[in-house]
Amino acid sequence: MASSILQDLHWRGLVADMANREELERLLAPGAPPVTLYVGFDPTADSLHLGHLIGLLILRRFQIAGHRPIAVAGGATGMIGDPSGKSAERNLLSPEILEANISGIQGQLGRLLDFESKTNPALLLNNADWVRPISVLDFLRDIGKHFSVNAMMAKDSVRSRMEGTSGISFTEFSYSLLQAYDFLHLYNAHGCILQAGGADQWGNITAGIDLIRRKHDVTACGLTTPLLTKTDGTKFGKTEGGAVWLSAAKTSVYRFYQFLIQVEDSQVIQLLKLFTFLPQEDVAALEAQHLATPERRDAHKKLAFELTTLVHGESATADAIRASEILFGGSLDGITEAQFNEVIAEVPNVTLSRSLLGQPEGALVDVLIAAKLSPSKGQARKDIEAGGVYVNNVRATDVKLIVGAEHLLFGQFVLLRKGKRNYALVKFEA
RNA sequence: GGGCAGAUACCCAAGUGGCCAACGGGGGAAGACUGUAAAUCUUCUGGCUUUGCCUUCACAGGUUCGAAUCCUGUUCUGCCCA
Repeated sequence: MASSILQDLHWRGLVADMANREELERLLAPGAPPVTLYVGFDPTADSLHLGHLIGLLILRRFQIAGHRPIAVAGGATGMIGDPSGKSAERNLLSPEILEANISGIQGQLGRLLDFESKTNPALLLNNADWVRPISVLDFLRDIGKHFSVNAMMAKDSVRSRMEGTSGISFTEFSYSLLQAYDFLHLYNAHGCILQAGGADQWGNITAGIDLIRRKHDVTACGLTTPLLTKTDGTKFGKTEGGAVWLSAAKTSVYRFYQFLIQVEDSQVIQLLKLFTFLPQEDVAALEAQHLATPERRDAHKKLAFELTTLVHGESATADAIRASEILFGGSLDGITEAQFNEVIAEVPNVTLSRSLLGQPEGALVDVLIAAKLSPSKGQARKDIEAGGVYVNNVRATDVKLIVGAEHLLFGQFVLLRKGKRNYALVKFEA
């Protein structure tokens, strides 16, 4: 066991803030007994994304260090909506959507934790299980009584909404009580003494700590991780298409891998620390390599490999790497059909009718739109005129080009590229 | 309830009767340079059957040969008074 998991978390840049720091350091000191901790995940979508992964990996790091992690899916809190970091009241999700979301993220939560461990198996819980049964009266008497509205209004998430014009509903105002109740319940039922989460969760976490102190005179602890941003201050983990999801159905393995490969140099070392389990020496070695020969992109490749493997497994990662090597390796000349087949499943693809070939409807501009590389014909023309469009990795210069049989690879495929790295595969079927 | 100001493209923001698909900035896209990086430079950024045509300047009408620009009404936003 590492001398201190806290040291490791600090080194990785994973500690934004700690609540009851001395107590936490005592609990996690070398030789101390294992602690139970939890991280909550609200089911706002049917998949987690890169941002959630930090919290999930925190659980895993603790488990590896011998502690007992609990992942909580927010079946109850998801019904309410967390106002933290939100500037306006949110629409409530319907129960059906919520249920679908829960089952989606539960699968993902389960994959990264070890539930079979003899000593410290992980738990996967749904807070609806203990929030649903409690009556409004019991909740108000047993939980609500311990909260001062004055204190709640002082919290950033509430205050910013009160000062703004959008206001805040009682529903969202109550959110932190529910999350506090989660912590209390987990303390009672499982001896959970630590809650971790993103920096935006600070207020909710301390609410739970306060509740546990009032109820049991026990000092529980909190740990928050920094919110990830790119160097320009915008949110990390977003692409033109939206978030980078952990679900392969929403973000293909190839895209996931590519997103990490394309990360800016200035961030790659930080990301290795945050998202991988590589020990300090390995990261230091990669950093040295990266500084010496950045063009080799060793750090990027390692980051993408480690993280893609973690989320999608070895074989899917190998496929994504092969596809990347083929697509970014230069000319398609001499490529074998077997190699090409590696690419097919990885790249966004679209199927069109073979009858379009050589016809006016088979114009390159139309095919670009069908492949979703260009949003309109006008834009498609501009893309071609600017020299940004490639057919089978050969620059297309003729705006009036019509895709015909002579462009087909292996009898039915056309590989389109816009710009440096946006690929799409078009399959022409009878 | 009364008064005043405003509503322009993804965002901010010019434009106050024809030269307006609409200055400028941001963001985004493409190109050059590189390393699938950053910075920098260039071009583009309503749609189309593209020497032209069509639809846009909150919404609905009106004046005019001609309106984002003038008039009337409506909706919304901000500020001030009650």
